Amino acid sequence: MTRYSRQTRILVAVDCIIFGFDGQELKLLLVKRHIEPEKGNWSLMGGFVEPGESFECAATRVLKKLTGLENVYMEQLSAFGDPERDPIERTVSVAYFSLIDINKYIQQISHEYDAEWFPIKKLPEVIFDHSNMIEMAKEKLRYKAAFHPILFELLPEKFTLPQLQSLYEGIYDAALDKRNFSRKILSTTLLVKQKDKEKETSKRGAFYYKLDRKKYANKFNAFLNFIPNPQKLK
Amino acid sequence: MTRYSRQTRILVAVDCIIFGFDGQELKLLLVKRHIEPEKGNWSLMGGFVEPGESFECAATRVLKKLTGLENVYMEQLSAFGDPERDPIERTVSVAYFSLIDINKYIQQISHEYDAEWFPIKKLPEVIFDHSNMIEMAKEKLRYKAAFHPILFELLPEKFTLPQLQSLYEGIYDAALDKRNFSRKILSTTLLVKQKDKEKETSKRGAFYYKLDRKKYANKFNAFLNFIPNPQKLK
DNA sequence: TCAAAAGTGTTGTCCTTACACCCATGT
DNA sequence: ACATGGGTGTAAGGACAACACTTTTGA
Repeated sequence: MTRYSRQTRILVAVDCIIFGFDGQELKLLLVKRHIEPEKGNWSLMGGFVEPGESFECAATRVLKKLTGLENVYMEQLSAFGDPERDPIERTVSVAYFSLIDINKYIQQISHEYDAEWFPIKKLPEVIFDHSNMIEMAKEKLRYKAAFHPILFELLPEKFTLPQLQSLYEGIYDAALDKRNFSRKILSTTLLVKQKDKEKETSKRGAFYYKLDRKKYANKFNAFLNFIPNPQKLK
Repeated sequence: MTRYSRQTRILVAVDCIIFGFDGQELKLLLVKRHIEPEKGNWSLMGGFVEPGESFECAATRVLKKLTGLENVYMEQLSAFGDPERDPIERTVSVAYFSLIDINKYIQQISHEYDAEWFPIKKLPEVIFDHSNMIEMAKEKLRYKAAFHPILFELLPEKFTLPQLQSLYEGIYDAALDKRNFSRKILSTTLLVKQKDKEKETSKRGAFYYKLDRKKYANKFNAFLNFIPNPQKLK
């Protein structure tokens, strides 16, 4: 016996939900679909899973092709299997979401793909069930970031506390008290204060911090509770 | 165009991780595999996804076939896609975990399948990557139950506080203070005290409680924080 | 000198924990 | 009467939220 006979084989794809943060707001990277159906419409970047390739491989490959980036935060969101989700032919999709430093992303590559960053609050229409995927990814990001220090993945190596705070405020649509915020963040001892300041956005300048990568790896699973009223989240 | 040409189609299956609680310990329902390869070895209950059937449908169908149960708690765990996970032919699997009231489970049906409940701490060897799936499911259950009141799904309609407490203690391998436990649980106002008592396990008897189903549905997403040291969890 | 953003401490409240004794009943 | 598990209250400590003023410096 070398095959399971009489069973239906199905197309399997991966789709990547790619988050970035430009210092102001949370953004999502979308591409213009280059094949029919829905050619020319906005879509998550995706691709079929190839023979001999795991989901992680496929998603990593797809992400790299679009952004030029490797070794970024990526996590399986969910598998989507509605029989009608692709009108051409049944295709199941395993969705992954990634958090990338938007500055490292290579503009040139994405031009080849007709890619564009959209503010998470002003997304265009997207094909198939992609808006459903995106909704789930946003929810999961909010959920996870409430207890795990994953938002650092969206920032450059050096960042300031006000930048970090505005990232949290953006994601939770909430105003945070900067005294409480900095006390809570610094109490994790995950951040190392630098000697230099960021002086673009204010006259006085704000000190840079770096992640303590070692502690970060160890403490990743620590629950943080950054958010005032987590009751509202799923 | 009616098909995506030149792409590989793959077998897609679902596997169910079925948890139950017998009043003493957490258990898992396994079946003896009835097809080659690994015929006769212990396995999660699974099945191929059929044409026109979503993952949820497939998982529900598989669960019902084995337990006779419908409308039970079920959640997608993850998709597993290692190309080598099934030695016969590449098969991706979407795993679902379920929490069922072990008393409602119909003994007779499971006999047809050679099914057996195993204590979660004394599992036999299982086929393929099923032990990996089980590990992930245990972790996810611990994670989720720390913040959401899902463990009620494992209990019968009427249950006592000591029963509930021993369920939490079993899942977290921790001794809990019964005064603090009952205060915390009752403060959710999710439980309604009954007039009758359970008198099997003690002379004095313990009052039964029922879930307030309405509040339960509303408050499901409330964070509960039942566990003393959530730092240890993933 | 003024405007704009950075930085810093204290207090009250509430939640969490630790802890010990009495109760009801079957044998 | 005693053994077994069920049920209850309080006090201390820690975490969190609310809150306002001073600093720096470029224009």
